[in-house]
Amino acid sequence: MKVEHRLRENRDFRRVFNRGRSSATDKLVLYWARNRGSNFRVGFSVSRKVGNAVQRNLIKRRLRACFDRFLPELLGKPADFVVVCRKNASQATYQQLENDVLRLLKRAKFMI
RNA sequence: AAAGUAAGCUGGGCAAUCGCCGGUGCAAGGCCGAAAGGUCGCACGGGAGGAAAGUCCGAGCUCCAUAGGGCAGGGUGCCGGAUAACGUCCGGCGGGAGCAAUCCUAGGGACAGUGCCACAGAAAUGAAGACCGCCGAUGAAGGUGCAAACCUUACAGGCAAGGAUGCAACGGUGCGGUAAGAGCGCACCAGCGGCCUGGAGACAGGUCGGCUAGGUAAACCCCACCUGGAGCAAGACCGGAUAGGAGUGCACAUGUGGUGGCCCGCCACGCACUCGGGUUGGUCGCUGGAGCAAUCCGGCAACGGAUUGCCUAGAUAGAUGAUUGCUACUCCGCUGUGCGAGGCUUGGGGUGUCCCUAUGGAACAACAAUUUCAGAGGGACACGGACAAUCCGUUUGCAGCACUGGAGCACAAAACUCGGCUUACAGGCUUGCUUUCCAC
RNA sequence: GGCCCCAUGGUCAAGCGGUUAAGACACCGCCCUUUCACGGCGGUAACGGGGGUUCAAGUCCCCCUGGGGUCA
Repeated sequence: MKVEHRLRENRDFRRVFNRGRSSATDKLVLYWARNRGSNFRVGFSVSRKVGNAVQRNLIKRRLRACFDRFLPELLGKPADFVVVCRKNASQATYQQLENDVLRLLKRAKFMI
């Protein structure tokens, strides 16, 4: 995932949490908000309650791989996303995570 | 072979496609940015661990003075060595556990001082003290006696052996000794001190001596040694912005800060509060090092030395993921086959009981009959194990092969870098030693 | 990533190394009241885990576990 698609600053995260809208499944929560740029950005938040460092890193890598797959359809849409993981996300396979991300993006009307 | 014990190694493998993060070479222009700087192309090659973890110690490195003096505080604590250093490691000593291999051991000082030792107990450290108890030699009172002496009382007094308390009671056991006792004397044992021998030393062995000294220092403490503080969010550089403001208070070195325990010393300088304003960009530090591997040499070992070869992550919301094939290991299910085991049936054989047949012996004086015993043959019923054949079934349990399908595959991820310690860990492999058994 | 702190009933919390580990709120039972509340009496319930020092550990030492704080 390229640098311009990453959400990096703490104030950006806070802005998405405060101003944005949200939707959730049992494993993931998606927050989104419009931004002033010309492209989308994504940030991931996995707390220590989800698991140890190995499990948290694995989840983040898999979520990044999900967004890589949906990259062509998201390209050019000016929005910031934050994906928050819930506890049972540590047991999920890649396919389950991808299904959840797709459902959430459809619900947020960013994908058809 | 089994049981045990110690140490070491490994931590699935081979590939394909799409992505992520560094590096090297070529190319030299575009894009982003105010700038510093970043990014984009092609090719090649690289990309988590033994604990990367916990952050418990030690070092390098950086800043504070080149890290200085004193006090306080903290740490370590048998001896010798290794090391850059250590609370680590190696070798030994003492003590403890084990048949043994081996393992454990914060293991200096309790005559420098202070504190504490609850409850119980007479008494918990001062050579003090006596509840039950022992004694009545000596003294006293009484009695018997001519006297010597003996008896009684347990009053004066003597004792600490035995009982009782407790984690612990002022050396232990035995003999002598005594009125009863006591290191009072002796022997052995434990402990203490001196001397001798061995050893580098901790210490060990021997000998002599006086006869005896509670525990606790992971209580304060004493002694010896070590220790300045902070930490890569350290710190350095580049670029930008704002500001060199306003008000109030203190002050001219006796002040404030650096300096984060205090004092001295050193360095720098007006300082504190309120109001107002601004920044939270980039690069370096950042990976060639007390580095790794092999061989040889020195050393019991930790480790050291020499030669040759090798380069092996460097992110910053934080780089390893997705899809797929083959394969190793473990488990589960299904199908088929064989073996073993189970069940049914049949066959021959066995044992027991009953009946029949003939024979022989015994009981009655004899014969017959009867009763009883023995083995033989035949029949019926029952029994359980083994053998052979056939069939059934794979429900339960065991072993192996092939095929197909599924699941699992530990603990856990660098964040400046090393040396250790501690903790977590599926499975697999190797080696040494000890004890017991078996075979030769 | 570095550096610190804490852990005692359901909750908030005391506790020099020495009895049966205070206390408050909550909970349960009884009394009081026509009833509820208030009040009174009684009761249940705890030292995060594992080693070590000590005669004796909630307390002292070491190692884990789980919470919390802080930095530019």
